[in-house]
Amino acid sequence: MKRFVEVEQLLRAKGVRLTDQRRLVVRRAVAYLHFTAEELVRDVKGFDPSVARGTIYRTLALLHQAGVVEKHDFRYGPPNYEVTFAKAHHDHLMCVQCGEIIEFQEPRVETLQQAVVKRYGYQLLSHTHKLYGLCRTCQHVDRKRVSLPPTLHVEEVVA
Amino acid sequence: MKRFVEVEQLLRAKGVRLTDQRRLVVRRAVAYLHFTAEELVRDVKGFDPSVARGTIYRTLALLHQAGVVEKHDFRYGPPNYEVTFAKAHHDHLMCVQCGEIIEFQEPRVETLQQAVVKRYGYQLLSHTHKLYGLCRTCQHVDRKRVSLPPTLHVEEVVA
DNA sequence: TACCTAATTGAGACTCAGTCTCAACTATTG
DNA sequence: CAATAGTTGAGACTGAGTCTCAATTAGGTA
Repeated sequence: MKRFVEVEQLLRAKGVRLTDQRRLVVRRAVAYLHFTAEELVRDVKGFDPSVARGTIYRTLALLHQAGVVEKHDFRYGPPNYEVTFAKAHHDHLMCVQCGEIIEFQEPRVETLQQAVVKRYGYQLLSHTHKLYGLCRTCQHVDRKRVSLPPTLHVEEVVA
Repeated sequence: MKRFVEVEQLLRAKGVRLTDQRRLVVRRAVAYLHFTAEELVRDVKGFDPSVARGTIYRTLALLHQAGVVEKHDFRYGPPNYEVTFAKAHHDHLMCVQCGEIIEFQEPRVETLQQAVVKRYGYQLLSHTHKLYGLCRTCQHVDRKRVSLPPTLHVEEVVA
């Protein structure tokens, strides 16, 4: 079955009223792996310019609340949405030069996270774990030519 | 020696020209552990309202580039700056209810990160690792009363 | 099937955080 | 002390997202 049908069923089960606009937004969103809100706006408006920005943002929020998409901050540019519906948990590795995003799983990190929160008496609800680096290809290009965002080289730089 | 004197020396060593405005911004910034840009703007303007917003943002960027402050996205509200000058590397654990931030060190996570990037042929440059949960106190209050940002319960929720 | 009503929509004003421009000013160099 | 390159203040501007509200519509009900 098409993914968007399943998502629409999920939304309906949550009591969300489906409209033509929402159906279009859902179908366009699940066509992506990662997208920004404004990319989705442009994409949807390409199919039907009469759908309002507000409607697209509202529908995106519904998808978010329903757990269909997750919101990520990859530090470069606006937040990035990922369609995680029926997908296993994973973290991300991003090439800061070409923007490639790799999804990886490392359960041992999760074990250590539990150890950390236990140490402080916390109950863990969620986490953000993102690695930034250079992919094999980009390690061999002249980095001097590239203007990286100024953020990169100072935030949590690995020794 | 006062921290801000050291920071000013560092900036000067980088060829940054020091002005009265910059000195004020630096002194106010290093008085904090964590702060947002707009908090810093209000704080600085409390001492000298004639300092322009633009100047404060520009000086903050200088501090960022010089590695004196790091920029964090804690998902709730605008980015948060942390004065990391002469501080050991650490990650963060945040209580989503009361906002408490704990800095923790877990070198074994870093080891695993190296293993992950090696797996994909990447060269690791930096990372973001933040844990979100409930502190001991907040685990025992009625959570129904609290309106958490809608983001929380869907992003990378731990199973 | 038509009706009812609460939910949703489109349009655009609005907000917030941050950036940019540029003439006026000022710290450093020679 | 003059030259000049860097810095400043003021405010316009931007991007991304939110809000308002009258008009419209989905989906339950008669």
